[in-house]
Amino acid sequence: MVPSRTSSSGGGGRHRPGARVAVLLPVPLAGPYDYRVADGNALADGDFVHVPLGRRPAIGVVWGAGGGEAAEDRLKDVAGTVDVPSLPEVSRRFVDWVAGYTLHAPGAVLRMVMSVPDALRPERPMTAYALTADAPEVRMTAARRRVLDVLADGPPRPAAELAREAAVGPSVVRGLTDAGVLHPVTLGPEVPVAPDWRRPGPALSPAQAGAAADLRRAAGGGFSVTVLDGVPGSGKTEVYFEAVAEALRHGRQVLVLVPEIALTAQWLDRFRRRFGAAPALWHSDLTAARRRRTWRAVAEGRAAVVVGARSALFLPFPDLGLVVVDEEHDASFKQEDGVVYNARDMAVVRARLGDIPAVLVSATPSLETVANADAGRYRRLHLPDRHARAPLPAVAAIDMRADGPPPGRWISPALHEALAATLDAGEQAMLFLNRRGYAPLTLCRACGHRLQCPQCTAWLVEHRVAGRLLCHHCGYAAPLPAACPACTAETPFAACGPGVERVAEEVAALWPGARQAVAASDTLNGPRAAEDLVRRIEDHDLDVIVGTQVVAKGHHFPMLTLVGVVDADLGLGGGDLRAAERTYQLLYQVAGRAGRAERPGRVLLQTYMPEDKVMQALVSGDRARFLAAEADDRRRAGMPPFGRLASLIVSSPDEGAADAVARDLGRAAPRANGVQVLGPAAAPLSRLRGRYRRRLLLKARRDVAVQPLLRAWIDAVAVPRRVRVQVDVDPYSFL
DNA sequence: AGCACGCCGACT
DNA sequence: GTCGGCGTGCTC
Repeated sequence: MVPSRTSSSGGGGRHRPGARVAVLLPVPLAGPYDYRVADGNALADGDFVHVPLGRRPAIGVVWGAGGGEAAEDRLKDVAGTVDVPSLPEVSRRFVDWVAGYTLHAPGAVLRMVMSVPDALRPERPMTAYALTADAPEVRMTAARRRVLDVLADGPPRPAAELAREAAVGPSVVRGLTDAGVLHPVTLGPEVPVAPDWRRPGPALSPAQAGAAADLRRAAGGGFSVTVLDGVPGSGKTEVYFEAVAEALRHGRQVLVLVPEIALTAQWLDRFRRRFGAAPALWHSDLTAARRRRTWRAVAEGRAAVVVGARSALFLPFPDLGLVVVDEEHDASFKQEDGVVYNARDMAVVRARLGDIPAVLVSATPSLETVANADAGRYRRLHLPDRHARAPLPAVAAIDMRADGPPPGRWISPALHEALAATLDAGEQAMLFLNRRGYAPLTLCRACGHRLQCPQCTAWLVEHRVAGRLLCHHCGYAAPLPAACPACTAETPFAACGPGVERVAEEVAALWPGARQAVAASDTLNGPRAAEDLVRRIEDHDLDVIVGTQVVAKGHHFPMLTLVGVVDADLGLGGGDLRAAERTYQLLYQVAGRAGRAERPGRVLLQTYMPEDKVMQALVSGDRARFLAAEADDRRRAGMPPFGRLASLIVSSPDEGAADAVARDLGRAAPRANGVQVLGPAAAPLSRLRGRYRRRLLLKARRDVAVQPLLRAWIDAVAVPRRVRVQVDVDPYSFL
């Protein structure tokens, strides 16, 4: 049906016994290694194979015919093939492409594909527990009853899962099994219930229906990129579900990338309502067993729809037919450690290589995406109104210079008044402050010493609920010391500035009766806690939510009518390239939490710079003007998306060694037309996890291919073992 | 990324 | 005198 669709298995290259084959290993080597095909073991490109590497066994992927650089007598035999579907040709080209673009070793990229420990070993048969038909009479307890109820409306499941769902200990399941009420059964490989595209979709407004029809057309074709742009509540999700349905109708797989899996319970509900089944989930918190099963389900084509964080992009889809990137502007698509890549950009590349459509979804598209749409490279679909015709929240700025709170308080009189009115009306309010903990800085009252992380150039943040000081960069934790480490005075420390915990404290003092919760990544450990919080807000068990960016996106709460942004200027300091854009996107998303149903919402921004273009844009709702002004600034400065950037971070536990390499790199900097190198300079966090960091920045015109320059540049400098040079092509932030 | 080899400090 | 720290080099 699609002419350029690539074959899902093996591909062209076949290799007879005795031949040399190139095998890519999940190790950061410069390229594949050659091996000899053993007797009686014909191989094809993409096959997963066991090979010896040094004196240990390894698993790699046949990457083509051998290159022939290693001497014949050094070759070792391929030990055998692994019993999994071979890595599809598109996936292999994708690995090479990402490696070439990011300047990381192809093996390091392959490692992300194979990230699953033991995924490649045969699946162990799983034991599940089922109800016995003619069960003997046993003493019935409440716990036993719950287990039986859970099994009554569901398939047999593993003991641990059963116990969790019934909220009982594992011994209850064991007891019932011993009593003969339950019996073990062996499960075959899991066959996920397929999402059903035939189910009728929800009623769509004319604008939504138009966009959905357009996306359906795109989803049936080859490579294209569509930007789906609409305000929160305009029904973007329902619209792109139609593209998902179309891809499923063609029998193909779908990948939906989402920035944060933690708060997607509502998304999953909507998906289930539309398709009658849950999609496969992929994120870093999955258990090893779950990862393995999902990986195999994807590789074997049994998983039709995968929703996941950025790493899901590297799953071995044999027949991917559509990629959706939801909240495409989100910073968490940028992977900063290991292989540095932006999943949004790589998703577009994956779509191009597979000749399939990509859909980028956002209420606040990134400047990159807007520029691509303006240039005609991406198609744009715009959804105008909120589906339910609820008015957009009214946004107003509170000038903190004139109308700020008294010292030591963070809620201004105007916000105070609005909160009081909201609570009186029996509605909900959210206070947003993108800063975890109680206070960002703690200092000694006697000598002014500031409590700092021993490993990083960063202050320790007091978390009063947890009773600890934390470094937000390396995870260092320590109790608040009894005496000042500098002057040994035992005077209490002074907390400087607010975090969410401190704002919550102020709310509690002002409205002792208000039911409130703090929502931050450290107070919501795990998706279940997040789900629980969402439920409590929906059920109106809470009056005030004080939260960081974890509450900024994706949810709507009918009773939530007031959003107060405690410090709207927070992201704007520091002069980062994307500071304005990012702050605008974040505050816009937060504002979208207010008033979605019949109740109109209200948003108050506490700011010391109400005349700033970001505040002006939020208050006036004039996104187009903001984007145009921001684009103008970037174009004039030759910055992305109108120019290219790459950064080199040199780091070492030895400061002198880091400096020496940084200096050498500075001297070896490429000189070419339209290319400029800045630095070396201390990196933003000049020490992180005990490593000293220096940075160089390469800035180039858009028409310059930076990869060859970078490659030659790095190769020209000798780097000792303990010094690391990390390349970041298209750095997301650069200060 | 592993894993071994190799050269300098505190222990049985 | 050995055990073991991690700096350095190699893996087809």
